[in-house]
Amino acid sequence: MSSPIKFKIEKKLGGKLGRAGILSTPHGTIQTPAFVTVGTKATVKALSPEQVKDLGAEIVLANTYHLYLQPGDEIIKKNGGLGKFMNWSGPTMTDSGGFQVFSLGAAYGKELSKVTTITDPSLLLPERSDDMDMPKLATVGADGVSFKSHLDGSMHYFTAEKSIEIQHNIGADIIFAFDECTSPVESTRYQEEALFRTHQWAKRSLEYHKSKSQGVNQALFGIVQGGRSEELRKKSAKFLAELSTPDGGFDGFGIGGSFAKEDMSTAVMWVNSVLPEEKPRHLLGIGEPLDLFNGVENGVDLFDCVAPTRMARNGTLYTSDGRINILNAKYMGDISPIDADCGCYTCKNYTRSYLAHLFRAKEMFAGTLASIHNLYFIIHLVKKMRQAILDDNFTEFKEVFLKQYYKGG
RNA sequence: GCGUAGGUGGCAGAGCGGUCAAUUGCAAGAGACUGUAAAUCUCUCGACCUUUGGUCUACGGGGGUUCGAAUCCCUCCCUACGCA
Repeated sequence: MSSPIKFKIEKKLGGKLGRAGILSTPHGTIQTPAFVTVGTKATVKALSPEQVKDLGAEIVLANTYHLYLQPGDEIIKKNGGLGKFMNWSGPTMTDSGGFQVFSLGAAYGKELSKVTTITDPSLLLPERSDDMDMPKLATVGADGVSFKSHLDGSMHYFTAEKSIEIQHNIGADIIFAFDECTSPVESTRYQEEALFRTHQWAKRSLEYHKSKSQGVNQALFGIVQGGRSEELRKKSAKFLAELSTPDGGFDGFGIGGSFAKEDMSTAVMWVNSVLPEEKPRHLLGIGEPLDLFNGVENGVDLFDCVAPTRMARNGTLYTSDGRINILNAKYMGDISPIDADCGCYTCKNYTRSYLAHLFRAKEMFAGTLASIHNLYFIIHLVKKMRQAILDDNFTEFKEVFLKQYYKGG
């Protein structure tokens, strides 16, 4: 059975794992490397699909867990699938709910996030404390994960099959295997246990997916885990790469986990040196400029991240000279655009002063204009990386950009 | 003019003899945010001093009672409402 997607590598980055390619899906093509816009609940917050398209987005990612809870995957199926439901005609993908195992479980109520700065080795050594008394909304079991809905407290149980079934109903072009996203502060023993589970769930996700004829128009990506261990990361990549059914294996791969900053180079490189070159790789949940450069350089084709839109709604905007907080007093009378080098709708038509006013006045349009800018900035940054690979000047581009972006600190 | 209720930090508004430099909200200043529990969250917010700490000036003005007053008394000024 042939894959619903096709991936063609156009050019490789000399001496590195990076590459530029074209990914074809049932709803259009994506020029990679590419940044995937996050629209968790079947909407890119604060933006219309037209705005999302106009700012350069090629593909949107929604979330299985959120859409299952609200409005329910059957409703989306009844609407003709995710794309039709949200009026986005381009490619789509859904995350499996695996990240919610982390964000509503181990990370719930803690200072843990997707990229952590915890570097104290003592925090990495101890066995995982079985903190049953810590409140959380997700509990991992051998067979699946119990979720307590953050919306109404009701209990829900996700298994690999359940996640895939929901994702079939949602109907995105690319779907992900159910996985357990672990924190880098977990012990090696826990990482091994979690990886074993993730691999079992990957196998079951793939088998269930292939068993449903409905799934043929959807590509399934397996998700590599393994924490910060080179051994586990490579083992995971190998396992998933070799995993197959009579109808084939995974169509591509996600690289998951909660990372430390340096893992963007090391862990990603380990994984991508093992994964089959001819299949696309998606680095899940990563999207800060430095991380994007390191990901692309080490062979990542797709990224998704809430940072551009969340930061935007909170008043933090990307510029070539680094991030600015538009709420700072100094921008109230600043009549320059957010970024003089930016070609987005917001920068072409509005001043920092206006944005500062909208944010202070808590006007809804603030989130819209800021989201347009941040998404444009990040999406086009990755587009520029792609072009730089094609033009054989990636390394120079990276150096020049980062030097200016981080020169302040 | 009489009566009543009030005058507290940028604003609103608690406190009603010591634990008050003063609850809380807003505003303001700054920070965080990486497969979205997020248009959210955290910190600061009288002045000065190097600190867990200390010193000073503060609850309309002035005076008093008291060991001690934003809190009680007197007086003046001002505000709102009611009656003339």
